[in-house]
Amino acid sequence: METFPYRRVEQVKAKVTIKDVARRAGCGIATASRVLNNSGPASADVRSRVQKAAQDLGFSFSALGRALQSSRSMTVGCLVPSLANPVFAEAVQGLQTVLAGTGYQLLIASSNYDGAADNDAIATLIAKEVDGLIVTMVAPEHSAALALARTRGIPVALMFHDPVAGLPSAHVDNGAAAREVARRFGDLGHRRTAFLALRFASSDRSRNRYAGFLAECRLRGLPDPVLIELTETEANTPERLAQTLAALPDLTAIFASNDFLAIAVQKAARLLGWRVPRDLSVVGFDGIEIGRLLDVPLATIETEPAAMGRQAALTLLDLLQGGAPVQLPPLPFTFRAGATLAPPRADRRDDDRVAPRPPSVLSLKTDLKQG
Amino acid sequence: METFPYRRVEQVKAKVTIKDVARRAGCGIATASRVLNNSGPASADVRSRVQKAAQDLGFSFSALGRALQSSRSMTVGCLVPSLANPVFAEAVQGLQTVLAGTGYQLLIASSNYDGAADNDAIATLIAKEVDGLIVTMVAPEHSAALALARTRGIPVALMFHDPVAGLPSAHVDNGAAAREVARRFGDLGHRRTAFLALRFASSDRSRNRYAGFLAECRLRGLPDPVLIELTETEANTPERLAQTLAALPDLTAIFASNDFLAIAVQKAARLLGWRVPRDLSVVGFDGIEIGRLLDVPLATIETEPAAMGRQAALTLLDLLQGGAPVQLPPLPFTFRAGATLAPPRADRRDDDRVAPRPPSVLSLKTDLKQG
DNA sequence: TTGTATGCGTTATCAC
DNA sequence: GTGATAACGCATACAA
Repeated sequence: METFPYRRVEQVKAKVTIKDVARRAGCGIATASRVLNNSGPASADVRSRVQKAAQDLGFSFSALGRALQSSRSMTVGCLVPSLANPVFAEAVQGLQTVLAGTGYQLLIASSNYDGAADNDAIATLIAKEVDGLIVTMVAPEHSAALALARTRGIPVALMFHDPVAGLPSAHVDNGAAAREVARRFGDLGHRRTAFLALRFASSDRSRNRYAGFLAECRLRGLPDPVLIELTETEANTPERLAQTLAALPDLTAIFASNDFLAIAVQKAARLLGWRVPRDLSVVGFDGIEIGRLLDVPLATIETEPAAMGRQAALTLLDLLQGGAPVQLPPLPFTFRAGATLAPPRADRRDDDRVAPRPPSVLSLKTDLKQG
Repeated sequence: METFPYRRVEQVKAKVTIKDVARRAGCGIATASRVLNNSGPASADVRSRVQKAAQDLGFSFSALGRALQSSRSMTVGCLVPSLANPVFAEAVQGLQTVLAGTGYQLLIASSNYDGAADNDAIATLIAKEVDGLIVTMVAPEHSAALALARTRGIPVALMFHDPVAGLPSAHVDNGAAAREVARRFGDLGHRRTAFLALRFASSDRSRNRYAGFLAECRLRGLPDPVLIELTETEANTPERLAQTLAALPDLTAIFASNDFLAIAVQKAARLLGWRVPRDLSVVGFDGIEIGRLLDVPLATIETEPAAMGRQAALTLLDLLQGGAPVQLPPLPFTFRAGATLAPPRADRRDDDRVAPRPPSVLSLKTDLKQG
């Protein structure tokens, strides 16, 4: 632990305000302001004096003072569950790209998928006087903080959520995408399927996907898909996930609520000695780039989180300019074919009688704690 | 494109300030302030009146007014190259977790790896009167904006950079990590190696890795590793990458400057009909989680970006409390073994005479444009 | 214990 | 053309 040699940096002047500029230029504050903002008349003479003074002093406006007087902070608040999830991170990056040119800055908060935390976060953002809000949260339809934003007249755009409570949302049609997966499964002859979810309770996206998946399965007269809710630990521990899968030996296809889960499923399947897609088909959701690069490229629903961010930003920008709230159509998704999806093995295709799988490798191990 | 039914939300009052509270409570502003902040005496009577008034009005402080008067914005500016890179996204998430409890909010900017953009971004953050700065940028040692921050007395912590110009940095020792990779290669008998870099010019991390890799190779009397600088396109197009690799047929091991590149190399190798690690060993950098889940788990240098963020946040917090700048030791990295690393094939191990590889699959195709 | 007045950095209004 | 001055929302020194 090394301490830097203590040397005070010469601070020309901690803060140089427009007042300093005016004094140095020998003019009034108002004049300086007019010159620096090109917002009013000024003689060529004083104009150049002010500019020189500003230059010399290294003046730059305080966004704070400006915000206070204009009651526009030029700041947009953004709440996402977590930036550790690349889907949200990319969306935020999408926001940035749009907002970059506009003078708006992003004030970011994350809730870690916690419904209480995200209300607090929004309240804090509002206190910071953000001009607008872009939000992905646990329960936008019941959020007191979001209601407060509305009361305060702060424009709000959602991301990822299906539109709710009159709030425009940049999203994909999760239900439709899930139905598409169900159709693919059905067309290939899969009957025993499951939906694998993480944080089902706190993600309406996940719930909407399941709903769509379930609806289409029923429409086709297939058995209801099993809903598997994973804990964080299970999702991150292939051995645990393998145990969970082993308990459901008659599944022939799994729809994972995101690509990471889908890849984890493949790992777990390997641990069990199952082969993908021969013994188990897997389809993911999101379409992360890495899925294409895998040995067995992942079949998935491809979405574009960055586009979601861009659309949300554009929507909010329009709101900020006084536009009426407009719900754009959902962003497109596409089914990305991949080698993880194939028809079930012939001996397992029959309706209700399924041939037993060979005993799983895992079940022979004893060193794995049950739990 | 559907427009919501136009309904004006009843805006109780766009802004409710402490003045409103005071009026409603029938007391002076100062008293209201004292009550609401617990910052001074107040009779039980007026105290309860103020609290009720605040409640009724739905009052909350304006962080803006506060910031202006206290000249502390309780905001930390953060600049990273891009949130689309999960390494930076996780680091920012790490910042969040630490900052969450402290009352500081994160104002985020990203530069898209552009040296001019990141100076602008810092200037903007400074204009927003951030209390501190956490930065990963192209050239911190030459940044005018960073110098301005110093002039203004704004504390700065770096992330990912090796410490520079007296600025503390949360980082790993990139050079040491790279030397470790060189040692592993050397120990296994690899002689013909390459370093694969993306955005070499704008990433000192990448350059430091190469420097360490090169140094250790020389120390061991091995030939200098080939430096392969990829364009964005090459990195994202396995076919293009394959072409690049095909031009270097005597390589037996590649050190990729991040895990995504490493995985892309594997894909490219497959396209060429090469097998990893039999025909080519690959080691990555960063240690992204997904690397473990692959069919052929990726050998890599494991780092913890979130820890980087947490350390940077703690360092800055200390600075904000008036502490002297302290450079903590670099964060640890570990070499993660993986099936992508093995000794070179016996017939290719000989010093300078390398057996030719079988003709690459790719070179037989004609539909790939050269470039 | 309480309230008035001042200033934080800006911009806008209004006299000059 | 120019320059005081009054907000903006808040905290605080100071007077009461």
